[in-house]
Amino acid sequence: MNEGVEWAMHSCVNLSWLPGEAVTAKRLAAFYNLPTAYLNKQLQALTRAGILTSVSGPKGGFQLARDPHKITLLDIVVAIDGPDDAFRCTQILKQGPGADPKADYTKVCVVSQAMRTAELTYRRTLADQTIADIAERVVSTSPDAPASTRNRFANLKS
Amino acid sequence: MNEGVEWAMHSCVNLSWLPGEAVTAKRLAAFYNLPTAYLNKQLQALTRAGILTSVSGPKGGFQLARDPHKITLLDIVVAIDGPDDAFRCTQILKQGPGADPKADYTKVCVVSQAMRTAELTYRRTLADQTIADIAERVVSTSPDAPASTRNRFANLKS
DNA sequence: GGGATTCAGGACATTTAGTATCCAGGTTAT
DNA sequence: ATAACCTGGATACTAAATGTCCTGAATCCC
Repeated sequence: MNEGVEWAMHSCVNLSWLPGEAVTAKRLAAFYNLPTAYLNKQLQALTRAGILTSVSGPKGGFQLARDPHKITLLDIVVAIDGPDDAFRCTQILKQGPGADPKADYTKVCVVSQAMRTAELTYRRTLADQTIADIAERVVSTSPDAPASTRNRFANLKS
Repeated sequence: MNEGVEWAMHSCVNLSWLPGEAVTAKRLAAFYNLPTAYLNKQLQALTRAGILTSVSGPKGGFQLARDPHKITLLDIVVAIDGPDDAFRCTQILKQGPGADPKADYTKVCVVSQAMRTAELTYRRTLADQTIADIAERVVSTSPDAPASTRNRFANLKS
C-alpha cells in the first residue's frame, strides 16, 4: 500500500481541526517533515476524489470538502491507492482443463470469490470509520491535540 | 499482492485432488501454462512454510503437507506474500508536535490502530476459509473437476 | 496591470519490489 | 552411474513507488 495513505489520513485529521482554513501543501508537509512536492501529489488526488477542496493563489491551500463525519478511511484509501483489490485475479483457470473462453473467471472462480469476500470485509471495516471518529479518539487520549495542532500550524508561517 | 498467491491457491486445490501423489513443479506449471522456474520459487516458499512437503529425485515433487481442512487461505497468503500488513505505519507522528521519542506509534497511533483493525478482519476472513472449503465449493458447481484435474495431470507426462 | 503565491499536472530521475531466468549443488529412483 | 528433481543463490528485466522539477493557470495584493 502506498505510503501516501498514511500522510493523507493524518493530514485530513489535522485539517478537521482547522475548519474553514486553507492550508498550503508546504505547511502540511512541514508539519511532519514530508517532501512537499510529493505530498502535493497526494493532496491533488484527494482533491480529485472530492475529499478536499483547493484554492490557488496567495491565501490559497487545501481544506476538507465536507464534514469529517462523512469522510471514511475507505474514501482516502481509494483516492490514494486506487480502487483495485490487492488480490488481482488473472483468470488462471482459462489455461486449465474445460475452460469456458467466454466465462468471466473473476466472478466464477471460487478462489477469486473467496479473496474478494475477504477484501469486502476489509473495505467494510474501513468504510465504517470516519476522519471524525479518528479525531475524536485522538482527543479522548490527548485532549490538547487540536489546540497544539493549530498552534504548530500557526508557528509554521514559513 | 504477489501474483504467486493465485498460483499457490489453485495449485494447492489441485494437489488436494491428488492425495499422496508427488507432483513436480514442471507439471504444476504446465497445468496453467505458468513459468516453471518462478512457480517453483513459490512452491519452495510453501514448503518452507510447512504447507507442502517436497521430495527430490525421480518420482519426486510436491504434495500437501497436511489435511486440506487444516490449510487456510491466510496460511498461503502469509507464505507467499509475507507476514507484513499492507498498511505500513512509518510513525509519522514522531515528526509531529509533542511526540514521545520512546513511544511505539505503530501501537499508539489511532490511524495505525484503525488500519490494523481492518486488516485483522481481512485476515480473519482468510483464516476462516480452507483449501478443503474451496475444493468442496468447486465440486458443488463442477462435480467432475477432481476427475478432470487428475486426468489432465495424467496426460501431462511430458 | 504587475508581481508574488499557490495549485495543477506533465516530465522526468531514482529507488524498490515483483517477475523471471539460469546455474551449481544436493537428493533420490532406477 | 545416470537422469530427474528440489534448493537456493545470482542475475536480469520490468513495473511500481517515490521524489524532483518545471511550466502554466488561478488568485491575491499593491
